[in-house]
Amino acid sequence: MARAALSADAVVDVALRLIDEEGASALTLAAVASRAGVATPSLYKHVRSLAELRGLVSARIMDALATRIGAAVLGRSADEAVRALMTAWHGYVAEHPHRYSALVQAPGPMVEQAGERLIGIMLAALRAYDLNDTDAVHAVRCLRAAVHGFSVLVAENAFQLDQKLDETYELLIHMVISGLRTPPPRG
Amino acid sequence: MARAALSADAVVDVALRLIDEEGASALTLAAVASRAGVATPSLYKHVRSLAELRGLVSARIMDALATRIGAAVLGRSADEAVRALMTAWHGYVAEHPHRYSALVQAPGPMVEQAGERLIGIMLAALRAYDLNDTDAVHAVRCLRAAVHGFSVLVAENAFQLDQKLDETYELLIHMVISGLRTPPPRG
DNA sequence: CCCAAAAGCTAATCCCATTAGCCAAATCTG
DNA sequence: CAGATTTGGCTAATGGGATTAGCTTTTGGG
Repeated sequence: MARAALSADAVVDVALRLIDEEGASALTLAAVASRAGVATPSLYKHVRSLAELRGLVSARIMDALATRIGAAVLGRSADEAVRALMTAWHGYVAEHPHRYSALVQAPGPMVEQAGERLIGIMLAALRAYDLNDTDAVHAVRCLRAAVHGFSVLVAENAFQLDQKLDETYELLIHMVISGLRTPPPRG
Repeated sequence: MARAALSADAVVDVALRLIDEEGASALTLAAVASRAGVATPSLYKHVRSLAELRGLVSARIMDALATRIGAAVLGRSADEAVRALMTAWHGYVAEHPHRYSALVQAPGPMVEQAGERLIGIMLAALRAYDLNDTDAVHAVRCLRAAVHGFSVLVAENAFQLDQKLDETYELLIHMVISGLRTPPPRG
């Protein structure tokens, strides 16, 4: 190999720093190249396109999120697991709002793959509720919807901040848990 | 005035058709101009910038959503109102997934303003639960989070479609309603 | 020490947003 | 109805960002 300066991973690192500091919309090949101290076209030696870079970045973020949530859920089950999962998720968003925006803006297969791990973690967290396979799928979807919706809204500052977010989140956790405990309709 | 051909509203109309047919990412001044049968710079006579067009489009979408949901909620209260609200919301997303993506991609003050009407409708729908002002704010936020999260995920096809979405949504409605009925934690 | 691959660079192209300045049509005034 | 004015559209030009082509240099292996 030649100058071991950059690499796909290193480019993603730079991109992440850029996103953290300047927001998801600042992610541009020109900006990344500049931060990396390299000419823009040089990035193509490590990354196929801006779209691919977005995918790699999102996958990396999704992976970090899954790891953090997986650790938080470890050793807990049912209500406690759900609470830990949701708390960890929201914690990540609060710490890295721009990253979450980036995640939202870059769908695609790479992210999906990384997301499957997170879905596995969610399924495991719900195992104690004794749901059959079908119901478990529905439960995970609802959990995703609630947490993701809240995260998106927080990340883009869509809430008037005159009331505490933490209290809202407590209610959301309560909704999810109570919805999982009480018998679902006609099912 | 001169040739009454275009207008800001007409430009938004064209943009909406474009989004419906080619997706939110296809919204570009060049594409809108082409569809409108006009040169790109001509659009600036009706719209300040692409950013403003995005805002106008989003506001229009938010308005349509609010109108539809407002009509659905009319004459209902409590559980039935929540169910009607959520059903109408999801119905709009199912009919115009690309529009919902566009809405997500263009935050900003114009959308917020249109969104306030929708928030008012949500507050009204929850009135029958007899929540104090603070709890009502939290409840609306949770409702938004759940519905919006689900909508975003549906709009970007984030669910494996091997299970029916409608059943999932029933569970989500159930979660919201049961969470609103059972006493919230420590509050 | 020589070579092939890897990684960088510059130059060139394309697409899109945006600006500047010009022209024609429609409306308004008298 | 004629002229002034406004308005909406146009072409040309600029600038930024992505992407491609083709050249050069570094580097690791033999």
